[in-house]
Amino acid sequence: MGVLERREREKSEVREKILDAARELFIREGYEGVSMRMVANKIEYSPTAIYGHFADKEDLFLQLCHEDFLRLAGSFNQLAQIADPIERVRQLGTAYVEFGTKFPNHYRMMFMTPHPRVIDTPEIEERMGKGNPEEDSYEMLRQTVAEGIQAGAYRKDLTDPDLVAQTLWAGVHGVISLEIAKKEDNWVNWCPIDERARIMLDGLLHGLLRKEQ
Amino acid sequence: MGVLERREREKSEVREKILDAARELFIREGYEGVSMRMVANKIEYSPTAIYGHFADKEDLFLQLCHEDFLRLAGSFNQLAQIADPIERVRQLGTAYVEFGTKFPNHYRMMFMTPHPRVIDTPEIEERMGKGNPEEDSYEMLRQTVAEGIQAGAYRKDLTDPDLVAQTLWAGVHGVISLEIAKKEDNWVNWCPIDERARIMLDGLLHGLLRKEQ
DNA sequence: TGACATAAGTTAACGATGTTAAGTAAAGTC
DNA sequence: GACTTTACTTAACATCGTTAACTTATGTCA
Repeated sequence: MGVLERREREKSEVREKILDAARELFIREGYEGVSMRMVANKIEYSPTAIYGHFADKEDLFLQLCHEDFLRLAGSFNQLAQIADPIERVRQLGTAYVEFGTKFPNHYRMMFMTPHPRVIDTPEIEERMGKGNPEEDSYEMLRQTVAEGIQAGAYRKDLTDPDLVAQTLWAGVHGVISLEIAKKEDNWVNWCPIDERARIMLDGLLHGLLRKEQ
Repeated sequence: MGVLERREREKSEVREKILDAARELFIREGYEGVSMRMVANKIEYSPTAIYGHFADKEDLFLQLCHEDFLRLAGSFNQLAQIADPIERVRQLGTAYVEFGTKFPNHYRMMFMTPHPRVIDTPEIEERMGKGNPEEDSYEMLRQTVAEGIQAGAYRKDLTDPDLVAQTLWAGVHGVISLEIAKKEDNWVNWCPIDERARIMLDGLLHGLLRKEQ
């Protein structure tokens, strides 16, 4: 009986429609600028139809964020093959900046908005597949830093991979989030974002690696 | 005729009441968690009374932000006397971090939320007094960096004070904003914020200053 | 074939939001 | 004592996220 499968396929088609419409709106208008009615209108369904597929507005948005985290984790995974842990950390940083400048509205919700909600309910985990891509991405950064420490590349007082990873993360995050939140403040003579990102990564690594490097 | 003056005083007393109530609520609940009705309830006025003092909710919040920018600018000014531009930039950084950790909800609105609104209307400028404290604070950082460059303290390829200032700003901003947005994510083994801030400042300065220092 | 069940979608409504229009009542002015 | 001003209130509007109650199409099974 392929009936159930067909129905499931039909349902997930609507689900995909909702996600597509919501993605475009959220990217264009940001979280607060989008209403459930707007999403519904765009796909020519009633607003309540969405609630058959998503628990609420935040859930809908978090699903989109999850897709983006997957995308980010994907571009991270492409860099896993780089042997040199310093070069790898540098590439991770630039990939991160690229992602943030490409999807500023999603970056805003992923990294600039506190999410009190716990996302790791069993049902969500089942639908999303095992493992949290956001967690995986951090773990990859941490691991790369740990390798660098092990190789003696970092300053000898820097022994905690978490501390170094969090500092590097904060560095690139600071560049992106400041750009997103303050790019309209014209009283700052903003330098090009790539230049700022480059100086941040170069400067931080210069400061955290051993002098001899 | 001291009548006008008394009336103005009375009016500004109510204004102050609104600001006090709103400040407490915003700090506790964040921007979206506070409604105009809640503020009004707290001071036992009708919700519409607020609109006699503030254009709208965002205006009310921006006034509070302005007070906080003044406070930040104030603590910056206390550091103006430090002669060494490197030590001064270091102190500016720690003062900034202190501010962010002390008033996270205000920091969130001041530095983590895009404000499309132009705040520099003539009327606001008149009420607020000349000069934008946020602008002044950045200018002070920039000036301090410029002095350091002039003194030959920074790497010789770093000649643009804006670029260096924005990178330093992004560094400490990254630490604070990541803390605010992600401190609940327990899958990251967060190091203490002061340690992260210290490593960021030390690391960045090490990386941006001349090797000989 | 026809009663029943399921499930995806609808309409209508609830309570809360930011905000505004219209009215009120007290105070000051002439 | 009539008129204006002003700080405030009540009532309302449009919109929001969300839910309850319904319809209606589809599939199941006697």
